Amino acid sequence: MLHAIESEHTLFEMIASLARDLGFDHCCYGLRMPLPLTQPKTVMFNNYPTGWEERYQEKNYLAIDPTVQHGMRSLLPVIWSDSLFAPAPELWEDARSFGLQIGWAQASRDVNGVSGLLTLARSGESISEAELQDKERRMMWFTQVAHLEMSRLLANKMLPETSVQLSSREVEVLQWTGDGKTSAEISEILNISERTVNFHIGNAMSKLNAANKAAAVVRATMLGMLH
Amino acid sequence: MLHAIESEHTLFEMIASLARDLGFDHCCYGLRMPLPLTQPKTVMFNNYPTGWEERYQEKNYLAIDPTVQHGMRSLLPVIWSDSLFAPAPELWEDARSFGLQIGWAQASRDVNGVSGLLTLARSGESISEAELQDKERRMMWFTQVAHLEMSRLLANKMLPETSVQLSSREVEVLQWTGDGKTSAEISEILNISERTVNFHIGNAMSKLNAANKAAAVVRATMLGMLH
DNA sequence: CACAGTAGTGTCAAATCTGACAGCCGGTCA
DNA sequence: TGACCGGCTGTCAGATTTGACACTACTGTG
Repeated sequence: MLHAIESEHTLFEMIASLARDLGFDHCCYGLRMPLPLTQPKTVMFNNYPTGWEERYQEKNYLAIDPTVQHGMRSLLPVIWSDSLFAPAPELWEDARSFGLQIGWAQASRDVNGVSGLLTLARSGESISEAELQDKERRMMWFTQVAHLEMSRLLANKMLPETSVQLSSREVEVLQWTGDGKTSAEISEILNISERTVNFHIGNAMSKLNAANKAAAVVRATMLGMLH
Repeated sequence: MLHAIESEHTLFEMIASLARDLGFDHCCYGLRMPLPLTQPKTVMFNNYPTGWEERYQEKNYLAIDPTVQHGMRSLLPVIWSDSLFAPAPELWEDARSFGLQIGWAQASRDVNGVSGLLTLARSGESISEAELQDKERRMMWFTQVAHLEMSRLLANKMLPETSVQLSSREVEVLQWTGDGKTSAEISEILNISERTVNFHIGNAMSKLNAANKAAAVVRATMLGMLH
C-alpha cells in the first residue's frame, strides 16, 4: 500500500506505475508548500521524456503553465487542449514536440496549505468521454491519495514548522493577534496579564521560527494550526 | 445554468433539485469563511426534515459532526457509517431518528480559503458500490460546482474584504512582512524608503480593514491575495 | 492645462512590540 | 522530597510600528 512507503522517490515510482495502469505512460507530481510567502518551496517528480524537464526549467514554464494556473484556481480536473494552452502557445508547441500531446491534470490542497498537481499524460490516443466515464472517478481519487502520501512524506522535510505543536493558549493568542488585537486587548479578552500574552506569542514565535508576531501568525494560519 | 443564478436561496433550490435527480431527497450545503480566525463566519442551507436543523443547532452538533471534521482534513468524499459516527453516537442516533440514515458528503476548498461541505442524504436504500460507480463522478463534480457558485454569491456579502484589489507593491510588501521582515529590511530589499514601505502597508491595512500589519497580512493570505 | 490618482518621501510623537533578566505556583515523576 | 516543566507575572530598555500633517513626481484624462 502507498502508506507504507517511506521514500518520496519510491512513492513516485508507485504513482507512475498506477498511472500506467490507467493508460498513461507519463505522469508528473508537483508539490508546493505554503511558505515562504515570497517564494514558496516546490518539488516536482516526473517520468517525462528525456530533456523535457530541463527545457521546462530553462524556459521557466512553471510560471506560465496554464495547467498550474488552473490548479491554483480550481480543484476540478482539466484536459489539455488548444484553448487551455492558448495563453502559452510556445509551451504547448514545445510539449507536443516532446511527445506530450494528451494530458489530464488535477490539483489538490490540504489543511496544511500544501498544494499538489497530478498530471497524467501520453502520446497515444486522445481521452474520450467513454474513457473518462470509465476512469475519471479513479483518477480523481488517485489525485487525492497521491497528494496525501506525498505531503505526508515531504511536508516535514521541506517545512519543519509543519511538525511543531502549539499549546491551546498559543493558538488562542495567535488567533486574536491575526484578528488585529494588540497584546493589551488580548490580555483583557483572556483575563491574563499583557506580559503573559507576550510570553505566549514569544513561545509561538520561537516554535515557528518566526521573527515577529506577524510571521508567527501567518505561519500558523498557513499551516492550518489555528483550526 | 447555475452561474446565472443571483440569489443563494434560488441556488440552493437548484442544488436540491440536482440532488433529487441523483437520488437523494435531502441535501445540505454549508460554507465557512476563512475569517475571522477566532470565529469564522458560516452559513448553512438544507432541506432536511422539519426540526432537524433546530436540533442540530441546539445541540451544537456542528462542533462534533464527524462529516465536518472529515471535511476539514480531507477533500475525499465519505459515506455515513457506524464507524464514521463512532465519535458522536448521540448525533448518529438522533439523525437516524429524523430519517437521515444514508448520506454522502464531500468538502471543497478554494483559493480564497472559503470551504464548503455538500451532503446528499436520503432515508431509502443504502449506497451500493454500483451506484457509486455510476454516480460518484457526477457527485464529486457537483460538489465543486456547488461550491464555486455558492462561494461566488456569498463571499462578497459575508466577507467584504474578498473584493478588494491590492496593488502589486502592496502584495510584495505584505509578502515580505508575512515572512517576518521589518519595514526597514523591506525598504532595503525593494530599494525604497522605509517610509514608503509603511505607506503601502498602511494602504493595505485600510483596504483590508485591518487594525495592524499582522491582521492585514493574515487577511491577505487567507483570502489568497498573495499568489 | 487643470485635475485626479498613484507611488514615493520626510518628520515626529505616541503606542506597541521584542528581548533579556527574574520570580511564583501547581502538578508530575523519579 | 527535590528536580523539572508549563503557565503565568513583573520590569525595563531599545526597536518597531502606527497615525497625522505635508510634500514631490509622474501618468492619464477631460
